[in-house]
Amino acid sequence: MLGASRRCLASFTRKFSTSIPATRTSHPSPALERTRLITNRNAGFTLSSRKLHNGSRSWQNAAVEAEYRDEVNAQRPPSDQSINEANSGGPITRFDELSSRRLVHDNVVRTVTEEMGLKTMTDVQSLTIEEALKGTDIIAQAKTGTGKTLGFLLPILQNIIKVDPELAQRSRYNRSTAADIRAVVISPTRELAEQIAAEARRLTRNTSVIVQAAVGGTQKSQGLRTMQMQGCHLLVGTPGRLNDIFSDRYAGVEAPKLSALVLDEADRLLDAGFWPEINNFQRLLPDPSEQPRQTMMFSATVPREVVDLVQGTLKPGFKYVKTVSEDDVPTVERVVQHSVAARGFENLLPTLLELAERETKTRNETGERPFKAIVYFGSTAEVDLASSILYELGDGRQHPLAPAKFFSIHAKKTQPQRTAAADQFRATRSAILFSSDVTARGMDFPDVTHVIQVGLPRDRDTYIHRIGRTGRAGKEGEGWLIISDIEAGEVRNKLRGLPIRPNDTLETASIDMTRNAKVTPSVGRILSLIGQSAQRVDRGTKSKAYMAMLGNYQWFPKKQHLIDAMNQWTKFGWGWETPPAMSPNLVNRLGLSRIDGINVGHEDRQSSFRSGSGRGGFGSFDAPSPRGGPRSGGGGYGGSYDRASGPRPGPFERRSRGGYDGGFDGGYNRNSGRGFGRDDNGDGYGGGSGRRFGQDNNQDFGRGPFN
DNA sequence: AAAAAAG
Repeated sequence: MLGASRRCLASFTRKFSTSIPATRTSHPSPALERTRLITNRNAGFTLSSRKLHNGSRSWQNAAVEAEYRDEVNAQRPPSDQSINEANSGGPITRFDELSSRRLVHDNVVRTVTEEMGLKTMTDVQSLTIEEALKGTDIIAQAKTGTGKTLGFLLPILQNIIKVDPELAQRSRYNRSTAADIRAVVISPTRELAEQIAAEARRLTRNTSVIVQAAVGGTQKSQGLRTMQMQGCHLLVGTPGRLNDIFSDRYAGVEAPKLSALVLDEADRLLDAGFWPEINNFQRLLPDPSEQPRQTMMFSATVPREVVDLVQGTLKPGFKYVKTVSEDDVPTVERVVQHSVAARGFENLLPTLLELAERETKTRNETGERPFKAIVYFGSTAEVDLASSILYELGDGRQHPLAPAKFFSIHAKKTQPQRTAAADQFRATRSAILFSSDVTARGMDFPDVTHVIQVGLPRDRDTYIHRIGRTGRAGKEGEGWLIISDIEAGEVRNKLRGLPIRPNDTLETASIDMTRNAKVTPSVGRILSLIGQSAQRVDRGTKSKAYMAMLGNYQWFPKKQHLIDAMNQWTKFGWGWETPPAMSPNLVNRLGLSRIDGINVGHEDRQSSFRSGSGRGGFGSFDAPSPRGGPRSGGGGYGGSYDRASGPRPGPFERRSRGGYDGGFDGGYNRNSGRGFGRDDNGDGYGGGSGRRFGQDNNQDFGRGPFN
C-alpha cells in the first residue's frame, strides 16, 4: 500500500515538478500512471500552507505535499488513503457495456451509440461514469475536450431514471413541473451552460427527462414560464440566475427530490468571485441529510482553495477521479505552441495580421482545414479595439483575411450578441473569433485550428484553458502567444514548464516603428493596413483599451517602463499626440502619480499632459514632420473621412446576421458617407504618426521622437 | 482601470 502510494507520488512529482524534493522522483509504471482513483475515507488530509512558486497550485501539488508531510510526521496510517487501479475490476471502456452490464437503460445507451455515434469511452468517461453510477460524490480532474460533460450527464440521467423508470421512455404525457428538479449543473459562463444543456437535450432525446437552462442575460419571466409549462428534471445554469429563480418565492422552482449537483469548472466556481453565490445556492437546496444527493465537481486544475472547500461540499468518502497522461495530450502535446515577442504594443496587431494572413494562405494552398482561430485578449476593451481595427481592414475592398468571417464575444456585450457570436463561430468553417476569457473554458467550437493569445494571460490556468479550445476531438491545432517585449521575461515565470517555443518567423514583430527604417514591401503593407485601419476606429474605443491595459498590467513592476511602452503604442500605433487622459483619482489608484508621461485630466475636456522631461522617455509628443504622408487638415490618411462626431456603432453591431453579410466584398467603403466617427485627435492628422507604408518598394517609415 | 456572474 505504501509502495503504491509512493509510486503514485512519484508520478505526481514527475509530472508536476514543483517544490517536491527531487530525491522522491522515480519512474512509475505506465499502467499506474494511466488512471487512478483515490478514495478519501476520512474526507481528509489537511494541507500545509507552504506556498508553491507563483501561487499556482494544483491539487496534485497539494495532495503530494500533504502526503509527503504525513509520511514525514507519520500522523496518518497508510490505510487511510487507498489507491485502486481503475482496471482492477475490469473497467468499462465501451458505451454498449453499460447496456450489457445493465448499468444504464438501453434506451439511453442507444442514443449515445447510435445517435451520438459514440462507441469507446474516453478516460474521464470510463472512470466517472462507472463511479458516479454508484452515487458516490466525486471530484474529477480532467482536461476539457475529453468528453467530461457526457461523463456526468450520463450517470445523472441514469440515476434519475432509476428513481422514476417511466422517464426512460418518451411519453405523450408530461407530468413534470418546475418543482420537479432532480439534478442541477452549475457552470461559470452562460455559453457553457447553454452548451451543456444542448448536450443534455441530445442525450435525453428519447426519454421523458426535461432539460432546462437558466442563465443571466435572458428574460427571467420567459424562462420561468417555459419551466412552469414544460417542467424540469435537469437544470443547467449560471450561479446568479440559479440563485435568482430558486429564491423567488413566486417562481415555483423547487427541487425537493434533488439527487445530483454538478459543479463544472469547479476551480472557477469555487474561487473568490463565485464562492459566495455557490454557497448561497447550496443553502437554497434541500438539506442533504433529508434529501440525499450526489455532488460532483469537475475541474482541469484543482487549486488549494478548492481542496479546502471540497471538504464542506462533498460527503466524506468522496472519490478523487483523476486521469493523467492521456488527457494531458490534447493541450500539452497535441497542440504545438509558439511564442512571439513583439517589439512594442504597437507591433501586436500587425504581427497578428501577418500570422493570420500567412496561415490562411498556406492552408488554402495545402488544402488543410481552413483557418479558424480564436484570438484572446486580456480585457473586453482590447477585444473591442482589436476586432474593430481588424474588421476595418476591409475598407470597401476585399478583406486581406477573406473568406474568414469575423466575430467577437465578451461579457460586456448583450446576451443576444454573445449567443449569436458563439453560434455563428461554431457553425462557420473559416472564421476569427475575438474573445475575452468568456470562451476560455469548456467551450466546444469545432475545428478551431489556432488559438492566438495576444498579451500575457492573467495566469497559467487561463493559458492552458484557452489552448484547450483547439486540438479537440483528435484534431490538430496550434497555439500562438503574441506578447510585447516588456512582458517577455514573465513568460518564464507564469508559463514555466509549458512546451512553448519562441518563434521568429513573423517579420512584423521586430520592426522598430519609432525609427526610420527600411521595411520589406510585405511588412510595409501590413503596417500600412493596420495603421490606416486604426485611424478609422473611434477615439473612445482606444482610450478604453488603454485604461483596461493599465488595469491589467498592475502586476508589472516597472511602472515608468510600462507607461513609456504604452505611450509609444498610442503614438505609433494610433498616431496620438498625447495618450488618453486619466482622472487624478485613477492615476493615484494605479500607483502612477510619480510616473512621467501620464495625461492627467478628462478625455472630453482640456487635459494637461505631463511631458516627462528629463527622463529620456517621451520627451515630447510634437507632431511629426509631414515627410511620410499626406497631412491635409481635413483629410488625414489619403482619404476624406466623414468626420461626423459621436460614436458610431461598432463594426460588429451593424451587421444584422453575423459574419460579414455583405461586409468585405462590398459595403464599407470609407468614402461612402457611412460615417467613421471623428478623427482621433480632431487634429486632422491621420495615418499613424504621419508615416506611410508603401506597397511598391522599400520605403522609409516611421519617425522616432528622438530624431 | 483589470474574466466572470443577477437586475
